[in-house]
Amino acid sequence: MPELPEVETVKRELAGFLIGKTILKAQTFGPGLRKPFQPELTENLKNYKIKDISRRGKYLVFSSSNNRPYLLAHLGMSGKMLVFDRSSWKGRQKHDHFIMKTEDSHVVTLNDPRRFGLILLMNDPYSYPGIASLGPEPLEESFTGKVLLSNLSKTSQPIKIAIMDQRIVAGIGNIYACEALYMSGISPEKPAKTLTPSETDKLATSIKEILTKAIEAGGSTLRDYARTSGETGYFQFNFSVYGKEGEKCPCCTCNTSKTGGINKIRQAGRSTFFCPEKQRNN
DNA sequence: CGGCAAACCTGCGAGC
DNA sequence: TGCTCGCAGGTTTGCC
Repeated sequence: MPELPEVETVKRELAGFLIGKTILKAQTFGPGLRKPFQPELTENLKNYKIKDISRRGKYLVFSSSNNRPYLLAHLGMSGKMLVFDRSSWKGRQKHDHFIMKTEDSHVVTLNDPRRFGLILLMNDPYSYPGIASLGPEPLEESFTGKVLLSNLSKTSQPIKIAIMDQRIVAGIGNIYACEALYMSGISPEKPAKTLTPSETDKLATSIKEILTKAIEAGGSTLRDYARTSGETGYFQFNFSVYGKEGEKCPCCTCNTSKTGGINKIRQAGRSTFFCPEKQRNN
């Protein structure tokens, strides 16, 4: 599920509830997520005072102001973090693997049916391999077409696969890779190292624009993703190509009868949606 | 090292 | 109605 815009949305909402607050109690249920829960996790979160919550790629990093380790979290494919008032909380639900209760009577739950998520205490979270190897943050000013061009020059993989590689640029998953390439008019199958400077300029701009607009819409909900209130995101209504196989290209000038409209292909085991007429610069 | 497939899990919708 | 199959926002591992 969650790509950068969804994780950013969750981060902002959690920050509003949790920064400056103390966790009174944390509990885990079951064996863990993609890694087993650490035996010391719940003990270390007792009276953990949250100083800040930041995001790097699709990871959330919680820091403490009372000398505790950092708490690293990832939502995997199906993870949700929900915040309840204690008075309206209905107790642990199916697939709630982790629950925290705060001094001001909020309950924070991590619900993740597929258990691809991650909760990990670390003294140095930025040494976690998945974070240490991350490429640039696409919404920072330093992320430019030039940087993207340089990072793409090393790989002969198709551009769609390359921009989903977290080492090349952080935070982009299947949805926003498809949408950014559509917006740029670049074929998903074009080898990454063959993009021209003007194409990487366009692609970097498209990535920034699509991610920014998705954050403004609270992210995209297909099935599992939710905001901390349980409300869905809304950006799925703005998709141009994702999940739209056979539909007309939204640019309105492409000849659907010639190309079949939006096509769906398989790349590295993932579905790619694109308009072969608009995105045909192979 | 690069590239690719499979594995990790559960749920859901499609098709029979 | 009920079964099987394929597929789903991600990351990691292991094999050529």
